[in-house]
Amino acid sequence: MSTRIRSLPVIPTQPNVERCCASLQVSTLAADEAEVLARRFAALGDPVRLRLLSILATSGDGAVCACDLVEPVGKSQSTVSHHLKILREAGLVTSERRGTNIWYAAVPAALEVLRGALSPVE
Amino acid sequence: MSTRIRSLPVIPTQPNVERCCASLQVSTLAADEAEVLARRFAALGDPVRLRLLSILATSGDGAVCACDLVEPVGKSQSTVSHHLKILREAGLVTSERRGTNIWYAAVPAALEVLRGALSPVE
DNA sequence: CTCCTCTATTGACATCCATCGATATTGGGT
DNA sequence: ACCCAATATCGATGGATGTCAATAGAGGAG
Repeated sequence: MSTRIRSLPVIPTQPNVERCCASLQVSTLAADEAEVLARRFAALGDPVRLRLLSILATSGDGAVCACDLVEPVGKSQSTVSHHLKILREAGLVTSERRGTNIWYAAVPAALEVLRGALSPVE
Repeated sequence: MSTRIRSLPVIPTQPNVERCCASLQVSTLAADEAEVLARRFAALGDPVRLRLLSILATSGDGAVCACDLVEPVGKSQSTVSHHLKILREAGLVTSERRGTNIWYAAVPAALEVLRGALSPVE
């Protein structure tokens, strides 16, 4: 919650997202490709992170203040910060500082890459 | 490897797969939905399991003998069995006994459910 | 009935991970 | 300069997880 100033709900700059691997269902995954993909899927393998990502992805403004992410998931501030870090390192989320606050946004292209890995074609 | 008898490469019966959750990007995930989804994504969060799944999904015959899954991933037989169990419990894989051997197959509908959870629409 | 093969399970171990409280850091306001 | 709010980081801890060797169980072959 907090008394954040919903100043400009601008979407943080979206990073470039590289595809990394072909689809699981098209060609057999090499060991190093599997390593990269697994790391990304593992980032989705926690209910708290999934909820955080869902909140970000469904935010109409495209970005949400970190201060508004703690209460909805019911975990401590440090725990939420930890999960946001993992999501960020997996490339699923971007952050941008605005004054005291830090705004987070989902990276749709990263989700698209994971969808591609599960796709039956291409 | 082993001296398996490639008898009938029939695809094991595919189980019913329920969708469980709406897309991440459409409505905010409830805690219990996130729990279910996270368990499935976590099953993809290991490189050995991704490779096993990939081998199964790209198998022309639709099913692969467990005996042929050990060598390709370079882990012990018990470790491979462990990972196959996790994939099976996550509903991503089915198994069927044929004599001494057990044949595994991917469950495309389960991957489709996960794709749906990452989808920007619906 | 008795081997032998294939698969699953058990037990042990080391590592990773989620979580929290406490502390550091950063930036704004007065 | 000082204080306060917002985030990140640190340290500790309990629990989950990946891995293996060893063992158990299930089925065919003889």
